[in-house]
Amino acid sequence: MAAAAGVSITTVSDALNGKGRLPDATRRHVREVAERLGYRPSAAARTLRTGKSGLIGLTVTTYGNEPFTFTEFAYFAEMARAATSAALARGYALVILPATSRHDVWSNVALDGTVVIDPSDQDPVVTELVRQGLPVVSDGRPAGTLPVTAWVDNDHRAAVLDLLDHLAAAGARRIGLLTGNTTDTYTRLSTAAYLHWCERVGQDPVYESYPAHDPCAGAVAADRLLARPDRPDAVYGLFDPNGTDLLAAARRYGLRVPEDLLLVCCSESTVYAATEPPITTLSLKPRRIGTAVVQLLIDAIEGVEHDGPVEQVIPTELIVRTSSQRRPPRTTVSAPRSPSRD
Amino acid sequence: MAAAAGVSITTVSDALNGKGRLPDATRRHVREVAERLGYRPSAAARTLRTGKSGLIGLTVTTYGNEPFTFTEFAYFAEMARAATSAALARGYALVILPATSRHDVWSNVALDGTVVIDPSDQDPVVTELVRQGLPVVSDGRPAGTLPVTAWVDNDHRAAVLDLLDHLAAAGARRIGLLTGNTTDTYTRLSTAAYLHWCERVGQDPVYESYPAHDPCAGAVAADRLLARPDRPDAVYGLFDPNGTDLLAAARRYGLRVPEDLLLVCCSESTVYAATEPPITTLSLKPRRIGTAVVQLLIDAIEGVEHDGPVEQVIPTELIVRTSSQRRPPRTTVSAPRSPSRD
DNA sequence: TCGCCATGCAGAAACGTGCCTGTCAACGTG
DNA sequence: CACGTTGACAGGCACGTTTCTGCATGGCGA
Repeated sequence: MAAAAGVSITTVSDALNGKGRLPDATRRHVREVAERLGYRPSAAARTLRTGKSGLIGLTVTTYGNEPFTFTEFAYFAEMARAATSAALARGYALVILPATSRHDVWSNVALDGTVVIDPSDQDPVVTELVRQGLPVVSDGRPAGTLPVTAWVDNDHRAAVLDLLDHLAAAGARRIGLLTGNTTDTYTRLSTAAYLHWCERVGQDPVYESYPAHDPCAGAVAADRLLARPDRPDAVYGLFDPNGTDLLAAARRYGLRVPEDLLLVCCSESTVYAATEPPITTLSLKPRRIGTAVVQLLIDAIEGVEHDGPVEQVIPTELIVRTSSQRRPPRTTVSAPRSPSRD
Repeated sequence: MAAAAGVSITTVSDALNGKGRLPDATRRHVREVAERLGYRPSAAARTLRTGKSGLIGLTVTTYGNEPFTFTEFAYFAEMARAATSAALARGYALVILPATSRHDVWSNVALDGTVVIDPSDQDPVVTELVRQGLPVVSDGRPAGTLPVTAWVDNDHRAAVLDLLDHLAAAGARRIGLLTGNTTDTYTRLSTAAYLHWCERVGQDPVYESYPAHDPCAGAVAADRLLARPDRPDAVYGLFDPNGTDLLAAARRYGLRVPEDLLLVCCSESTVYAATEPPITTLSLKPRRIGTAVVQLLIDAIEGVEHDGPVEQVIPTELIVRTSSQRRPPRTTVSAPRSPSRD
């Protein structure tokens, strides 16, 4: 390449990177020759020299061999999409990596930093990355004293309390919970908030838990919950498929929604706007979370100082639909709603 | 590192990579010291030296700034997940890259090869990658003479013809189509198959098309289709949200499904098993496609010879549910179905 | 005319591997 | 004892950048 343009390697580098003291004529000449030859500088060599790869990792916890968390899939998909977008907008590419895998993919990839989803206490991946001096930003408030660079999360406790109040205001007398038996922070915090709320209003907790990564177990658990002798007259489901599962279970037991059973479910899916009846959902705003996480990470990589805190709490949104309104509004043909763009 | 172990750089490299002629004692010693120091070989240097990065790209066409195709989102999410899994299982990591972006992310990432989703004819990304000598495997039969290394696709024509026959057998007299007005191969082939079928059976085509990347336009188009004077008594929707949109539209017009209107929709979503009524779906088997695409790509990267063709056709699956059966079976409480694992 | 500075470019080191070649000792073997 | 053979490592180059330093050249003021 340098030979083809009749200049030195240095001049090529300077011309393409806009550095050095070169007259515009030389710069143009070099660029033109590069264009003609289809020359692309080697990313590997650049990374080796500069120490920056332009790659950030997105680490997901694994159930079995599947690299993604299955249950929060719509959440995760939206979050990953937003993260990818945000990374690309700042010139970075995003690599999805599993927390554990047979091959040691980690050492094959040069990363500038990593996003970690819901890290466990003493997470070995995080501690290793921090030891290497890489910035780590977590989606989900880190448990214990995990030394992450920054984190982003919802206020799950407030969201659940608010939602339960909403159900109570709609006339619910006994609110049930469909939850997971995993130990992740989201499930723990949400369940704890539910129990706290029950204690506060003096209601006996009514809940069923199931392995949230098993797509079949949810329907069974929903059935179990509505089959109980102390059947709730309102249910909150923590996971995305719970809404349709609960609706199906309600139909099997001849329960009308919302007359006999109020329903809310945590989901990012738009299908709940078109179910019969439409189901009220709690959105965790995964797009905002994915964007925020990547922004914080890249800021840390590029040494941008944050005078503010390195914690960000993203507000949740309760999208109220027919399923949680005891006195449903007159149904009209409503115009399709524009999706929110955040 | 070499100094700490008291050996040469060569010995370290050989010890860690299992090469050279070293006694087990030395090998163990080196590995132990590496472990103690937390030493990780530089991925960038290895890539520079060997020319292999262990990274494969997944290129998605973009609508506006969003890096993913919106409409086929469930399809894409599943496909990307399977591709990531398959790559990781063979020691590769997967990077999601947009076909076009402001920053030139492409030249910042050293790729061993790329998967391209539904490339257009004369796709500039593909031709550039091929020029660089990188293997390219496409999801979707490449249009024209695009020089891809291999490709994987469904037989969209056969799938649509089969599905229309199914609807006709269920008693449909006039089948409508809800389709997109984009020029991608999937939409083109499916629409062409529909028109061909209509011609064969002597039915006037009844279809509405809309910009498939716009999540709102689908509901409007569904409404338009059912408002026509020549209202169809069966509809096939090409895109994932069409099922719920059509169901909602049918309710608005007081049409019972499946008594007054038969419904089939191409979707990977499991929610259609729990709608009222459950909707028959055509699955394109994105997991199998994602896996196959990555296997072919890595085979090409590693120089695995294929005696067979470098084209793979993945069979589709029509999941028949109540919405396309004129005489619905007695509804019973059915046990949750295990999801197929392919 | 001479020194001086700005301009325009080239040389060369360094990044950390992988791999090819070289060296040296120990070890049979005729 | 001379000599090939083998084991066990070390030396050194190359990969393709970036960047620091250095060397000409020419214009300009003193």
